[in-house]
Amino acid sequence: MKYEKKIPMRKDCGLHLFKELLNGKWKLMLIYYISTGFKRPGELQRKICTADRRVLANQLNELVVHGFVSKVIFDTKVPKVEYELTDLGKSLLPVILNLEAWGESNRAVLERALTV
Amino acid sequence: MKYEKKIPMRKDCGLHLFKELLNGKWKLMLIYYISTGFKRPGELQRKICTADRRVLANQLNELVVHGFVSKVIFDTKVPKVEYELTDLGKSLLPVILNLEAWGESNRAVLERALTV
DNA sequence: CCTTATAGGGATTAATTTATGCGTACTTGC
DNA sequence: GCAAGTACGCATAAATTAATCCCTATAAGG
Repeated sequence: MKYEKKIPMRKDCGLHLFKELLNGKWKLMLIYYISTGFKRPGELQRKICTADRRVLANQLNELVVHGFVSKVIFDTKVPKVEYELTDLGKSLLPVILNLEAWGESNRAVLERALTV
Repeated sequence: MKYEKKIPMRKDCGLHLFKELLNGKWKLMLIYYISTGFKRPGELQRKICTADRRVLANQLNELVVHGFVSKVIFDTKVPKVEYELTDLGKSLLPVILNLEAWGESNRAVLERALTV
């Protein structure tokens, strides 16, 4: 059962489009890791081990529904699933790397800010 | 009274540093508008008129506390306040413009994604 | 047979963030 | 005096997001 929003979404600028779709706690990280070759749910979960399995699964599902990631289900005896980035997902990589670079290059001051 | 987090903050990568500090609904927009010359609380509120005054004030206060914005209080008869970007706030502008550009250049597909 | 691994999910609670109700205080202009 | 403008803030409710509880099912390895 999908959660129905009560307050309308904001689509008035690119910042809000980004936020409405990619605000999830692990979404950008998932896209990044998928881009670096971690494609299977189990792999991703081990990579992001502080996140609960179901939270990651929910975020991955949303990424699929919104068209950032596609899900490939293999018809093998033992269940096997792989995620891969769509073109839309790939278009996000430069943005993610930019965000990551900003954060890392300001790490010292940002960590101090977090303690205030 | 500041809200005390019960779940520890994630500082493990630049993406999380960014998110912990700038996840607020209007924060990036406020930084952007301040950079374009809208410096006073009233101006900003009229510019972002769908947001409640108190919500904007809270987000501005956090931006000040975290060092993205500084607040100048003029000692005039009629209250007058101006915000301006710190160096840290300015360092964020390219990132914001990058996000905004990504969102706008993918607007069509993103708006469709929001309806799913 | 039992453990570990694969992958999944509905229902509920907890945590966090945003919105709102109801105030303060001062000044200018009519 | 009163309305409108400047700016601010506590306390609470509502909305949203994340975390957790308790499950299913199959296969391989020992």
